[in-house]
Amino acid sequence: MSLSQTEENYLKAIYSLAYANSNKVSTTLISEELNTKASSVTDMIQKLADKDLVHYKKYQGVSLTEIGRKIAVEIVRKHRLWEVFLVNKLDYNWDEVHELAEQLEHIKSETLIDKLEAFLEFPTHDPHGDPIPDKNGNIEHHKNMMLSSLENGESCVVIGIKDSSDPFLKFLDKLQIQLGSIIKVVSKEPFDNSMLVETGTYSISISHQISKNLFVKKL
Amino acid sequence: MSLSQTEENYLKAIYSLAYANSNKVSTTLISEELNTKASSVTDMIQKLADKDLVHYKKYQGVSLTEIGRKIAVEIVRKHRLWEVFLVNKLDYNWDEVHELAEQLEHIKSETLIDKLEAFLEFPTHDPHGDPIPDKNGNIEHHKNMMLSSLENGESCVVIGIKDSSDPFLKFLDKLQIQLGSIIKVVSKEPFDNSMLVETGTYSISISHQISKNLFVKKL
DNA sequence: TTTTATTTTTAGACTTGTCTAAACTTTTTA
DNA sequence: TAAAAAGTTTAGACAAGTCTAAAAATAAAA
Repeated sequence: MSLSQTEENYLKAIYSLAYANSNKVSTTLISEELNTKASSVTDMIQKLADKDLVHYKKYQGVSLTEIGRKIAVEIVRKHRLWEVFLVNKLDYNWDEVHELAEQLEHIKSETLIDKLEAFLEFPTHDPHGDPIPDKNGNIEHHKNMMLSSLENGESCVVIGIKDSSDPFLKFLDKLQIQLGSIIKVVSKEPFDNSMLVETGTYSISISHQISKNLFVKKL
Repeated sequence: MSLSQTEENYLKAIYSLAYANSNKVSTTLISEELNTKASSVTDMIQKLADKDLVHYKKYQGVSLTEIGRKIAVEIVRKHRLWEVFLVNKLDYNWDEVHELAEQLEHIKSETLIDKLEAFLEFPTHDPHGDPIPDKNGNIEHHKNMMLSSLENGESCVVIGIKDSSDPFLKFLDKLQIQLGSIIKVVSKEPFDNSMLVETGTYSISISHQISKNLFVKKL
């Protein structure tokens, strides 16, 4: 079965929304994710349901079928491997690759992505720390620990970014925070949930907005 | 100006047909190249003419404008650089890359192709020996010497393939002929224009069909 | 529980790129 | 150079994906 780019984008959107919102996804949510109107989403959902890619009952929201999920994960896999290529081989910065990967993920080929994976030496995570699904559609999910949940005195390594938007990534660059950075919590401010942390030689104050978007592993 | 994939494919088709047929290209020729109907071509040509990408007068055929040519060459550049990537980095064979490059050439980005070119260390030719245009749209054309034009006793290096179709490339593989292969003409057969040649340690007979599709440089 | 507000779906329309069939040009040939 | 053939364009239609506006269903509030 060959899908259009649009269909693939819908599946991907449903996949990521379902993951963030416990499975059932509403028409409006999808329309916001894809910058379309709810009516367009309804049309497409019915098409995807006809192809058995989503479960759908009028007014009850959608969820992916097993096939739908598999295709969605495959697209995520392609997206993340291309991001690795762009950053590791073509020397792009981590905040520049999303748009390009959105295009590259739709390239159709039986063999390309596996060859690319081998060429990149089987990376496990993309440049933002997101795990890369294997070719069978298995994906190891983030343990849900954010920097914001640490206590005074604890140290951690940054292993992922939750909000991979351009401005956030650029801001992290300014703070010299990247994957692998080691952060020690000096003190937490109860008033606004900001925290004082040490990274390398710097001492900086980090807002809650930031700390709750950094996946970390305790040391 | 942002063009659709379809529009880009029309420009590319007109470019390569114009090159092979001295500039003016007919509707039917384009329709054959793109596997569409002549009427569809007429529609699209009118659209491209509105955008000043082609010169067009009813019933008189089309040719590219300067802008149109520039865009077409840019697509050729992308196509060939991606082919180099696929063969040199991802380990594809030269007969497997055309289709994939047809998709990759339409990826939109200001920077991608230049970064790719640098990563590939500024190749001058694609895996079939076709020259890669530079970023300003300059392209060095093949000197038109084919193997078939050599005389008895002359030697040459294979520098390009005129017909880069799958079966032809596979056949060359079987004959162990590749770019850089050295070929010596032993004798030409006037009856069917076939020639007896030596390549490496082999002596083989080559049909006119083959010898007229191999670009060579005399030694 | 009835009314109001919100969300979702349907109906009809538009755009892009395609097609077939018919009309029109140009070219070929007799 | 007139008739036939070949090539090109127009007209009208269709599929995909989108939109607006209106109708229908669900959820929230009184």
